[in-house]
Amino acid sequence: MVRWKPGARERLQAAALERFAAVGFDGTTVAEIAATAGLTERTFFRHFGDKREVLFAGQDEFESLFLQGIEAATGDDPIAIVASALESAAAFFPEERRSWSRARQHVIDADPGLQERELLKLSGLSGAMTDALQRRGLDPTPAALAAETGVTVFRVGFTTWIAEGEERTFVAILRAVLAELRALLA
Amino acid sequence: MVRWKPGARERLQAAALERFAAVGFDGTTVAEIAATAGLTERTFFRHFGDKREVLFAGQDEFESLFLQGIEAATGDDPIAIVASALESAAAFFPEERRSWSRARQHVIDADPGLQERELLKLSGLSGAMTDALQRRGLDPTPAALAAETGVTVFRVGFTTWIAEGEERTFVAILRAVLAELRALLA
DNA sequence: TACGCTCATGTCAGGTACTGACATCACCGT
DNA sequence: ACGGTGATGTCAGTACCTGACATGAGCGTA
Repeated sequence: MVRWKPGARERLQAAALERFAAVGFDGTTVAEIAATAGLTERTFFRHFGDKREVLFAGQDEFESLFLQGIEAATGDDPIAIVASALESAAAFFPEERRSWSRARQHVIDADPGLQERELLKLSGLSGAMTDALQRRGLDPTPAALAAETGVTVFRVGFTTWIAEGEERTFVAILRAVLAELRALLA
Repeated sequence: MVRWKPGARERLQAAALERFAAVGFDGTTVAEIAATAGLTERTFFRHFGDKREVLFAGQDEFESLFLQGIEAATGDDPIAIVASALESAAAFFPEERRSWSRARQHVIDADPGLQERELLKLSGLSGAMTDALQRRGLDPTPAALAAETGVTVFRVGFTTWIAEGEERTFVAILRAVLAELRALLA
């Protein structure tokens, strides 16, 4: 007799996304999510710091892809390094994940609280990239600008990627957006 | 006999900033803020949508300065238009406000929840600028990129402006940061 | 086998943020 | 004098989140 079914965390995430999509973030209580997953509210809060966080778990791997891309880059041009980071991060968004990403983003776009959390995560990413760029010898301001620019390109690219009818791969879109930004500031 | 003292909203804001600075955002209850202002918790929530919002009131005027700058700009170059918006917005941060801005930012930097709210506000600003740029005839992607870039320059500039020992005016710093970004992407 | 430790989960009590409904009553115009 | 307005108060209730303690299957070890 097993005392608990495995994968509690994953069950909670799946239950949460399903309920949020069905009745909205505000229309769902943590107790409901937990019950759907066969657990209690208290256990939910052991796995996730707060109700919003259930949609943002696994952000660490995402961030480390960016950092790996920075470390793998050659040369000193900040934008080239950021481009390498973007190429690396694109691996986190294969074609199979596109419709799932769309659904998740739809939930986030419907709730300001979730948008806040997403922005905080992206801000953290920007900070981590800034640090990584400084470790490569860039001065603080260029490092911050390059990192913020990288995140901007990511966001614009991501929005494009999950737009209805868009068929290019994520990495192709990222390259196009970066080229567009270069042209803009040339 | 007056039933209520005027300026309830301002008293709440002052009380909140004072308490947050003294014992932190989490260490302060809304009931305490209200009591300090001679009001009740319920009244606090009539003036501010939530506990965090008390630090972000008046953001509308700030945003409209950006939009006025966009409307006042001449020519079609997106970055030139954004530069005009930044020049206009700088008026919101005269020298007298520098140390107050520093104190407020110190409170925000100490609490992730407040950082989230700040990011959401900046995101809203970016969206409003994007719309304004599109109304001037820019295509969506260049408009979004230019707006995001403008906000990035603002953020980097603001951080610089409130740094200890910094003496340049805000507008001078903004010009320098924008020039630096141009050089980076040239 | 028996013992004891670990650790994910459950249970319970409580604090705080936030909301809806209704009451109050100075002020203001008529 | 009188009725409407509107900012505030009061009260009850829900949901988020936390700390403290209990439970018991699984596992290592004697």
